[in-house]
Amino acid sequence: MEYTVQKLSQLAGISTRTLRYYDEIGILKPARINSSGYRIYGQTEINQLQQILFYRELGVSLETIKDLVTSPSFDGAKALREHRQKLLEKREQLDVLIANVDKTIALSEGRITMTDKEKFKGFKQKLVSNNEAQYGKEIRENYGDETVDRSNQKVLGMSQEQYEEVTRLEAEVLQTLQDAFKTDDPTSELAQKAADLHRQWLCYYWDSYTKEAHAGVAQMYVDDERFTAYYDAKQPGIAAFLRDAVLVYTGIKE
Amino acid sequence: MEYTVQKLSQLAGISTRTLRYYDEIGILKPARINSSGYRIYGQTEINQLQQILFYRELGVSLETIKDLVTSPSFDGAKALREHRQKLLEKREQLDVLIANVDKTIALSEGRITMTDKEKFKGFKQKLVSNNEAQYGKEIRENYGDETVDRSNQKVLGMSQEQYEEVTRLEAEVLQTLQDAFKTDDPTSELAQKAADLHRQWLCYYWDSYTKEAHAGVAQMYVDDERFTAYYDAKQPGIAAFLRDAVLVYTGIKE
DNA sequence: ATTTACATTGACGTTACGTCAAGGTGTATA
DNA sequence: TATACACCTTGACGTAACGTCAATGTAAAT
Repeated sequence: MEYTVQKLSQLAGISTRTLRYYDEIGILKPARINSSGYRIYGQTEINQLQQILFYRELGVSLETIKDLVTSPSFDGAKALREHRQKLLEKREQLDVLIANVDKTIALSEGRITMTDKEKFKGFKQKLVSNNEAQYGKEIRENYGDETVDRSNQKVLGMSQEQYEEVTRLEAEVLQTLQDAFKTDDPTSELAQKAADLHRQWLCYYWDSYTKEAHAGVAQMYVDDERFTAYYDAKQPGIAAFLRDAVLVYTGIKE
Repeated sequence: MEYTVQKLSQLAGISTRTLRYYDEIGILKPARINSSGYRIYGQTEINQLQQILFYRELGVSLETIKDLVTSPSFDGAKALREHRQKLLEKREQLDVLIANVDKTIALSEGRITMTDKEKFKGFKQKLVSNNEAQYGKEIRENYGDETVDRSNQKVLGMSQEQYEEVTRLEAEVLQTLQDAFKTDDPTSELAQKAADLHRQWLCYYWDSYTKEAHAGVAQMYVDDERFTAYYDAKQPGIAAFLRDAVLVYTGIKE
């Protein structure tokens, strides 16, 4: 079966403009152009559009979608399975939101009280999944699917107190690291304290701690510019300093 | 508890720019401006922001949200209950999408086949909920909540064949109406056939048919410019002609 | 006393399209 | 055979909901 723009747009429930735009940015090219210059779409394009709309539904940017679907290593079946997983996560997030609405209704009826933080529960989770959509692919490629999944899962499952604790811990790691950096010595007491705090912090995201993994993450902070940017924001060199401190802490050195 | 822009932005998981923008468009004004010109938010604003983010989550435009939350007749508790309902609907839509992904995976493994139409199932439903967000409020006000809810419910619950049938029927109504219009006589056989087709079409959306309700809807087509625009698109006067034909058909005339 | 962190108001940039305008194409009907 | 009329094309400008500077003022910490 072949489709012109309008036919396809009606089938997929999108506008013809959207199809022209997707052609323009090279995310979905028609199978061929007929003698009158009309765009003609075939079976392959139908399937690709389906993939695109799936990702769009998740809030992934078209640029990222383009990278995904036009990548030579793109595995459609694998993408679908990952996609399914994300839809399930989104549904869980929705459940949290619904629970939140229920709670808010109860609140408005004067039956319970809610902290300000609780009021935004469910939105918080959205940050996690956005992060996933943005960086998920690369991180997954480098560090394995299960690690990322389990990490996200733990964050989503955190209680409010746990979430507050991990946030506090994160600030303490940064502060201690800041102070330790002045000693300019990764083996210093302060630097080792920072490494230990960092281990504690990690354990909020990981099921099992190993020295090797800890050292690996510290190395990642230096290798991955996004993490480097995060740690070096206050003081350039902090990421590398943390890595060195962790290498001493774990006793791993090459 | 009082919050500055950054404090509130961190609490809610949004940017400070977003808060400035919401102030700018008058959707969320700070409780007060302190002596240095800083925006200070209080409890009322927290709750209002929560409402705003709830609606934003549903894909409602900020303009519509503004109308909703700044309306003098705005009933927060009622809004929350409606909101809860829509979240439930969204979750059902997600379930359809997930089922669709499952089917697509099975397809890619060669276990089943899928029609092109099926491939976009789940996206279709999105149109329904968008419509809801756009027109839902007004229509609900004029024609009652239950009617709208049940109508949407029926559409969402339709099988593919039913959906195709109702689409075909809709086209037939329009065509017959077109032809009947030329007779310029609402009592003509063609006009009455159009009214009958229209009744059949309606029954796809309604649980129970009554002549009064049918006549009411026909009148609405003339009163509500959006429906008038839809029917009169091909031929001005069609909406009024349909109303007259239905009035004859139902035997209701004042 | 001076960084540092946070606040302000412009003002221009961006994404993912919507919405004309001006014109070519294909088919049904007068 | 003409002529609607629906459908296609490529510009090109408009829009929503912010992101991202720049220039400047203020509060807190060192």
